[in-house]
Amino acid sequence: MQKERMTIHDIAKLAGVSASAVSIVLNDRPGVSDATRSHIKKIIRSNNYTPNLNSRKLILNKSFNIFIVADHRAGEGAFDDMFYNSAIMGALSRCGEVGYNLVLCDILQEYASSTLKQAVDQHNVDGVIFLQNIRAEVAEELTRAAMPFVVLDSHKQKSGYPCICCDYADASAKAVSYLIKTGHKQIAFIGNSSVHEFYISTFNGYMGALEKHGIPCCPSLATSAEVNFESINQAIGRLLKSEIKPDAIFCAADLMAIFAMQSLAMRGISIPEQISVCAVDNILPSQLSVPPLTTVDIAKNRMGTEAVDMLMDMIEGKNDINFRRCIPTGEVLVRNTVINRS
Amino acid sequence: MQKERMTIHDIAKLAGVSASAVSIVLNDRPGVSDATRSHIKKIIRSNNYTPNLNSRKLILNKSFNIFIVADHRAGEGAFDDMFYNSAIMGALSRCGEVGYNLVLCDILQEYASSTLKQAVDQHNVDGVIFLQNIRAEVAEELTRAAMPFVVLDSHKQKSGYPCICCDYADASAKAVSYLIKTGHKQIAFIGNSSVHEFYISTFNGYMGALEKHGIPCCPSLATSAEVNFESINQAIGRLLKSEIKPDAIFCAADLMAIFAMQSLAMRGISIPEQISVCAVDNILPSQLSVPPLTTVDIAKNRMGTEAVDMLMDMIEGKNDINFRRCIPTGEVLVRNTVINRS
DNA sequence: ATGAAAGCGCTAACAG
DNA sequence: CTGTTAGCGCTTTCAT
Repeated sequence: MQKERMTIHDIAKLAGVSASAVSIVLNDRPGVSDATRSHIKKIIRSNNYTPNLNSRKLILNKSFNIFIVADHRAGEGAFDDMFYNSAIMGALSRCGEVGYNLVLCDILQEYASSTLKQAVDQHNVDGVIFLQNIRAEVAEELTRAAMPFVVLDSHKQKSGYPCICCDYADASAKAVSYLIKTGHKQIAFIGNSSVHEFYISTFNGYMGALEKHGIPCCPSLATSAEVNFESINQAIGRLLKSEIKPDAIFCAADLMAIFAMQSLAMRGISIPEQISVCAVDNILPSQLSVPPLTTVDIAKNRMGTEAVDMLMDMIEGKNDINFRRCIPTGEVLVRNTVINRS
Repeated sequence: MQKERMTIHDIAKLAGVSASAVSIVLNDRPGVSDATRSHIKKIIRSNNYTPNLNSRKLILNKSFNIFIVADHRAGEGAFDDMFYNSAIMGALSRCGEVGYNLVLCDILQEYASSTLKQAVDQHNVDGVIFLQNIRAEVAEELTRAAMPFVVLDSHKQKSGYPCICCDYADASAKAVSYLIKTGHKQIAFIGNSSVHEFYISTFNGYMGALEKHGIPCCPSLATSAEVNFESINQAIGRLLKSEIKPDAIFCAADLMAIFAMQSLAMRGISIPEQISVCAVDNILPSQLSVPPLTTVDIAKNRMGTEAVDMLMDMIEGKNDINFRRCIPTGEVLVRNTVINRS
């Protein structure tokens, strides 16, 4: 096989040309005749030579690393959530296509002592993707260091940071419209109280759909909770005490719906016979629930690819970059938590 | 703040010493007097200088990258499974401690056209962690390239590859013993038919526990399935047609148990009143099922840290490396799918 | 104990 | 169109 690692000079010698010629060919740049180009290519292949990326890194002052970070100081533990799993897979496949590594990064402590800061200082990262949120302090530091970044699944309507977002108001409206179409009249809403902007969008989608279909809305049917069983169990308790009994519950996220279903099951309420449940996200656990959850699909994978694309535009210094890209919402995935009451 | 990037020479000049002295200090090696050392350190700090990792990469011929790979040709899509999520988090935190990047890598096609091979060729990886399995072909290629690797959660008893493993026979025995202790007499077993070695270990654990407690075993109560709803639904069908009715089902993995619970629910069988369910893994969805699943904990996080540790030993060329490290199994996490029948 | 000098393998002016 | 030259920022002999 391969003996010692070959260098660009070895190839140059074998091809009877200079190293620069080889470099030009390697990078597919103009500057050599077609004849020499194909000759050099032949030599490269027959020796299956691959340039050492480390030297390119040094001279180009690039790392070819994209960091994907879950900032635990800025929200939930995003890596724990199947939602971002899909987004990461999307980013991963696009990174492979453009020749970058996708490097995982958790921020658990202060930014100052994070591996992200270290990577920035050491030129060990060319761009970073934040899951869901970025703290202003971190954004400032990165801006100062001229480090491109993008927030994936940003809920801030106008943070001004480059972001990939999704119209959760629209997705919510789709879910609620579906509940209306299937004959539900008293549709409850459980929003996420810990992410304000997200609460607002989903609530607006919910209200919008009700209004559009002329369904009267009842304030006691809208509530909010954090994304954990206890909080959602309490929310269900409040809803069930309402004068108007809900015949359906719309949850702003799959995980919330799953906790809601646990709560309903404990109370002996059958889904969907007594209460229908519908949500937004389509994360893996929603296929594993009993019964499987009807939900609105979100193109999480696409968010990942789009984030990498935006980063590439920034790294390559393109102009006219669209710094806020919205991914269209998906359709209702009809499973078994919604019954037709009409 | 920082003007232009400083180099080791700038620091040397400021400190009135040579670049080599600074290098020695940066790497904490002997060769300078304590006086100059602390003086240089002071200069470094006050300018908050950080060496450029790219130049170290070049001269040391290292990438400081650890790849963590899910080979879709060698098994299931490991990144989809919450099991490996936890292992990855463990690997991530240890990587941070030792100054390596953790780089995600999917193998969807042939190894020859994978980003892993590319990384190996380009000196863009120093060690690789395989999730669950490695194909012999890939192991050969890596060995030839002198690239350290370790298989995390290897099920092969004696593959000879460096690996982190877990005693699933022991974990299974714990689960089954717990079912016995809670008064179950007809305990069914659903093993994973697609990973032979895993099937064997869990089956042995199951049988061992039955024998140890003098419970007669009934062949018609042991079956196997693939990890998807259809296959497990069929397995449940077979079990329910058995002459001896099971009062509990032990599943070799949480995800299998979750599908089993879906199947049982569809058949109107209540858990745990009619049939108890117990499994092994403790992945996130097991907390989200109705009712929450009783299962044996596996220290997935620890598997990740241990994998990185082993890789570091290999990279640093230690001798007397233990190439097969078993992580002790955890305890039964008592949740709500097992009822006391005694 | 310290510094000078020679690269690591590549790219990018600049000449010819 | 092609080759020569000079580095990128660090580590590492080898003199002093």
